[in-house]
Amino acid sequence: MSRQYITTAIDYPNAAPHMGHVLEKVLADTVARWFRLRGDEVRFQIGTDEHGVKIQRTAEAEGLTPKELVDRNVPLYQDLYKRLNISYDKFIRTSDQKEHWPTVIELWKKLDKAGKLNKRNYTGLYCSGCERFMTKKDLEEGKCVNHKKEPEEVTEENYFFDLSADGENLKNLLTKDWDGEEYRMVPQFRENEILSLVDQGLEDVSFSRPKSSLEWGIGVPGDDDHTMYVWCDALTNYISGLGFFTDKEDRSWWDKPTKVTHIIGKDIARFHALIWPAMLRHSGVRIPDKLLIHGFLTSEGEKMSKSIGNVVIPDEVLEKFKGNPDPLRFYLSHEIPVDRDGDFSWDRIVKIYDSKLRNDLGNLLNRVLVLIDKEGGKLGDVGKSSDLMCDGWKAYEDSLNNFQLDNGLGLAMNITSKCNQYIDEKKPWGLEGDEKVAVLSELAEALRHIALMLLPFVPKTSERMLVQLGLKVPQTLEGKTEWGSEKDWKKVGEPEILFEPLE
RNA sequence: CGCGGGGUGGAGCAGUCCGGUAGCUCGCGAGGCUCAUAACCUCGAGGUCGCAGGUUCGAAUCCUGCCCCCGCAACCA
Repeated sequence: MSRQYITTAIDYPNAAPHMGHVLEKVLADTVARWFRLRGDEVRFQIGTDEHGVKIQRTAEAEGLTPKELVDRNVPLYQDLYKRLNISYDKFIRTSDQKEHWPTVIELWKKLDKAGKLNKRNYTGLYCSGCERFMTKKDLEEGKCVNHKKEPEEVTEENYFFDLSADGENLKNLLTKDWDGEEYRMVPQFRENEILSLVDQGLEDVSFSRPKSSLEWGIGVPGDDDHTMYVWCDALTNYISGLGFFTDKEDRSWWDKPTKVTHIIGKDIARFHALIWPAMLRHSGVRIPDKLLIHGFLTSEGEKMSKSIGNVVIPDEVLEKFKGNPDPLRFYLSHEIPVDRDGDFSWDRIVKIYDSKLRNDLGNLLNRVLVLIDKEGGKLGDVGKSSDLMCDGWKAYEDSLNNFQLDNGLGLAMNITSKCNQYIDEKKPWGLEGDEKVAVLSELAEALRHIALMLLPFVPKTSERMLVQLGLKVPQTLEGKTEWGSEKDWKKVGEPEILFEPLE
């Protein structure tokens, strides 16, 4: 038994949540549920990153204050995640002045005290139309894409975090260790990406903005003219949720032997791999253990974008399946390997729903239960083992422990397929007495294992399967994974359609 | 020469590390079954494994060169 602290990136609520947000939460939730099932103690935190110019600007455009905007949008996220059955323990909001701010301010002070924050001038290309600095991406032939005019060179004062000094240390941290601390990335190929960045030379990172250009955020302690920029504010959510540096501090979910895993998208891997550990190191907090980095979702084969008009709204998907989150959860887990980009396609999710969930799984459960029902719902001895288990629990556990979730789910579905073959081969409907009961009991037992294996992925479906089978939903898998481990299991419950046909 | 990922039957993917008859799912065609949600099972058609060289008895798999697609390139999950 070990302790696990799992976090996702915090979402930026300047608009309604989209499928990318969902992908990450479902992934993290599946991992969290798996850890709990295997017997770990788990704390699972998600949240929202609510400051910054973009929120400030969106609010202005909608005639709201930034606070009104986030207070309106954040519940959309919380509500969606509830409906997706995301089993988070804590939702942290960076606008929360009681929970989040004190930790951030203390962290800033610690970094300052360590001599890591220095005020200096920053010069960049500023577009007066956009009222912000431009990046290369915002420019086309040297002109702002939105305003078609050349930005001007503007100099402003920023606090900078001294990241450039830690190139070697960070490289060691990611490959070997930094003063005994290790930090690993899954998948490993991301490591090469980050290391090559380090090799290109790290620059110091801007940690603040003048209040005149960014007001919506946390003020720099002791300097009324500056507002903290995203790094010190947002990344810190992982420890502010634990009350770090306050009288509510709970380090038992951070310090060893607890294992800390950040689950994030590939776009922010560099910040989590470089800035965050450096910040922690220089404020005397231990560095996390693992970064689990997922890919992005395209929609119908193309990058999601408002101009193409292929942005998928999670609510529409939930609605398609009458509010049941499991078809979507199943799709994301089954079709998209954790470390790679994936595609969301309406056509495909419908096919997966019909063939895998409804036909293979739902129909199997139903035909087995109906046959048992006709025999009075009684179960017999299931023997010591069965060929129905395919690769068995070991392969499943290995897959999940290595975050190969699609693989683990595939193993459960293999058993389903095997059962369908078996029932056709044995034709229990043509058998009598003990022989009939034996075949059906074996199938029921296999279905029990399938339901358990599906628990991290599609918890509601698993629970319904277990109830129909006449079993309780277990908290952990301890003592449940042996063939025939339910000694007192003599009778099944009522058969019920697991997945209705779509209209 | 910025960095990374990928190119395998109509579609989506596995196999590539540790060379040895090319596999899975969906779709398609034929047959079977009738317990079940018009579901299930079996068989079949369909691929010169991006291109070109090389190593080898043998290459999707190793080496070299090239082409194409996608993402990232400091604040878009």
